[in-house]
Amino acid sequence: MATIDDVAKLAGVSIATVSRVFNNSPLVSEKARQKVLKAAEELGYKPSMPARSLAMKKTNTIGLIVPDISNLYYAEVVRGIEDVCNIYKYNITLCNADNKREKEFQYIEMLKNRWVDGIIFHCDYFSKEHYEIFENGNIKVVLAGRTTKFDVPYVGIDNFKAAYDAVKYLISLGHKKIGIIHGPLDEMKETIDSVDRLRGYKQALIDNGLPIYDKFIKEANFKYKGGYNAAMEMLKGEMRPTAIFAISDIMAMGAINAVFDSGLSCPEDVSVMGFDNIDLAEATRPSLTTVSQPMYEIGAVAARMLIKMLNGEEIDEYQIILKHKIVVRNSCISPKK
Amino acid sequence: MATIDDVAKLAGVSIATVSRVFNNSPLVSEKARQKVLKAAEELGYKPSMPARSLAMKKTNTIGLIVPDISNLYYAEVVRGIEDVCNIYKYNITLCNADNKREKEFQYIEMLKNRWVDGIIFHCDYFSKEHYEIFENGNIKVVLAGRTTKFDVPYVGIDNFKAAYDAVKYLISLGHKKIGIIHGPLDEMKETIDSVDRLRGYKQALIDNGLPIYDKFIKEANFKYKGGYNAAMEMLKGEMRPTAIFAISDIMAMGAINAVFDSGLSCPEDVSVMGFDNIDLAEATRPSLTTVSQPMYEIGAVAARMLIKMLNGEEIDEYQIILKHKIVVRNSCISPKK
DNA sequence: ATGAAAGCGCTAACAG
DNA sequence: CTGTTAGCGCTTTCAT
Repeated sequence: MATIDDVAKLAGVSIATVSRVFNNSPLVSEKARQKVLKAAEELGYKPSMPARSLAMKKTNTIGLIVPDISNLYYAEVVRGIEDVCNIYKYNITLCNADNKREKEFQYIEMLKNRWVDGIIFHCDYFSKEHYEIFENGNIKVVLAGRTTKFDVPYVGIDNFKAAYDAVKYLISLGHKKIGIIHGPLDEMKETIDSVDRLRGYKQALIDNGLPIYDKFIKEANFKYKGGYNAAMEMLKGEMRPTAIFAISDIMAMGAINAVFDSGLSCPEDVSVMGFDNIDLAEATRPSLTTVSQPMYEIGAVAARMLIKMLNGEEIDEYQIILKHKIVVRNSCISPKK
Repeated sequence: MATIDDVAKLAGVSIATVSRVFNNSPLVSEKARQKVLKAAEELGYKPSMPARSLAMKKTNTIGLIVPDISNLYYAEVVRGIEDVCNIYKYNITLCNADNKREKEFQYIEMLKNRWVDGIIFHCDYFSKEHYEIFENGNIKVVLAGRTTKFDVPYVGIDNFKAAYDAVKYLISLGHKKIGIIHGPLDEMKETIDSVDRLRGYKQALIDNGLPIYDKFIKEANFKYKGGYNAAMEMLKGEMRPTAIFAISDIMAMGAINAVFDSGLSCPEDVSVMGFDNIDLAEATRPSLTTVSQPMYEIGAVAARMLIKMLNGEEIDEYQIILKHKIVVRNSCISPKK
């Protein structure tokens, strides 16, 4: 590969001039610029990023830590991130940490050693330990798809309110016995999706004078099978819900099939509501009424915010809550009298 | 951030010794090693990758170009890649090129300037132009999920045979009127998924003395809606297939719903077969009989191969065809008499 | 076993 | 406007 020296020699100028040309410095005569460009063209020269990074202490790279890229939700968020990074000429280093603390910390450390300019971080729960690592490491970070009480930039949604709205909608339809299938709760810490959504669910019931039944609250693992099994159990016996709110579309798909396999029909006997609004939500039968979460936008906004931070630009809002909305399709109707 | 100089000074040794310690050179006394380690610990020192990359002309980074990470298929492949890269301490730079040639070339150029050690490349069709760019740029590359006639390492599946086997299975069930929903054909170039699978479909019909009807061959865009529409058209009128082979599970899901919306039932009136075997294939009703493609493994094997190449290890097979298999579920049965 | 010193390819004062 | 030069943080001969 040709280096800056080769170009300088061929163009008959100093390496400083070559550097200037490639950094769009105005301090170069048009003549010199042309000579340099021609020589570079001839040699197929392009500046070496590693060398440039070392000299400028800036890599133009953003580290991306997600639990699992093969999860539809994160894949969509990452797509949003990548698109805006591409616009601003940033690159992405992708890391799958599986929500394991140890892996997360390891990756953060590694990204730091690689001098990434900043990190966009995803996890199920942002702990004090996380906070301290970023703080002490002096690492620029923005949390995506998650809120936190710590003083860290983030962009997410209001999970409490989203669940509250979902349940309120179900109640407005006339449902009084509403079940929920949530995910792992991890000691009920706030800002965990499952915990906040469960709280929203309960509050909506309370605010509408409805009782909370333990039997209608089931935990699953965010997978199809988990949603299926949880719904099956909920549907067993006399006392059963007329509506089930699963806090992910995938689990909701499991719930719909569980309704059918219980000899009931959806939505006639049991309404099912999802969360996320993945592409396939309209492909289920019945198509899924769900809480829409702006996944692509979460990624895009997070990336834009981080890049602004890196450029030292003014930022009006470091903690952004994006709007969710209820997408009404066919899986939820009023209960039979 | 502490540098190698800081450590050397604090440990009372030269930077060469510090370097040796961090590169596990045996040429260091135990005493010196301890001093260095202690000093490094104290300063929180870790070698800077950009500096190291520049000195060694090796970045320990692999470039990854995919059409679209938010596509379930690629997300799964990438997960496989990431997992093995992680084991071998390689990092991944992710690029979404949307199958656009211009974007692909741009990313390849950029990855080259970043001195990535190698590239794992995904695209719908590997052209001569691609070949030449990698060849002339002297870039180590392995194609994932795709075969090619060019002399480039790859790991993929035999799409012709996979489709052939799928249709053969349908025929063995007794079907004689079999439709196919394929993707874009792009001038019928070989090694494009759609083209090869369509060829496999036709050959299977021919080999079994079955006629090929144009009406039973529809193109769609690999999306749910596309599969739905294509199937709807195919099902219109008197002459309709008793089985539909969609070359992606997502399109197959569309086809299943189209069957229902045509007033028919699946699989009783029309069997539907998919391709890929994504997680959700078991969540459809009826659950989807499909051709399973080892997505995670394609990624993992490609990554392992590239890393071997980077290490200069001997490789027995540069062009690997992984096995597909028919996964029988409930969407395909024998046709009614 | 250890250190001095010359790069790796580029940027950024500084001087002219 | 241009060139010289001193780094950026690390690896790697080459002596010792």
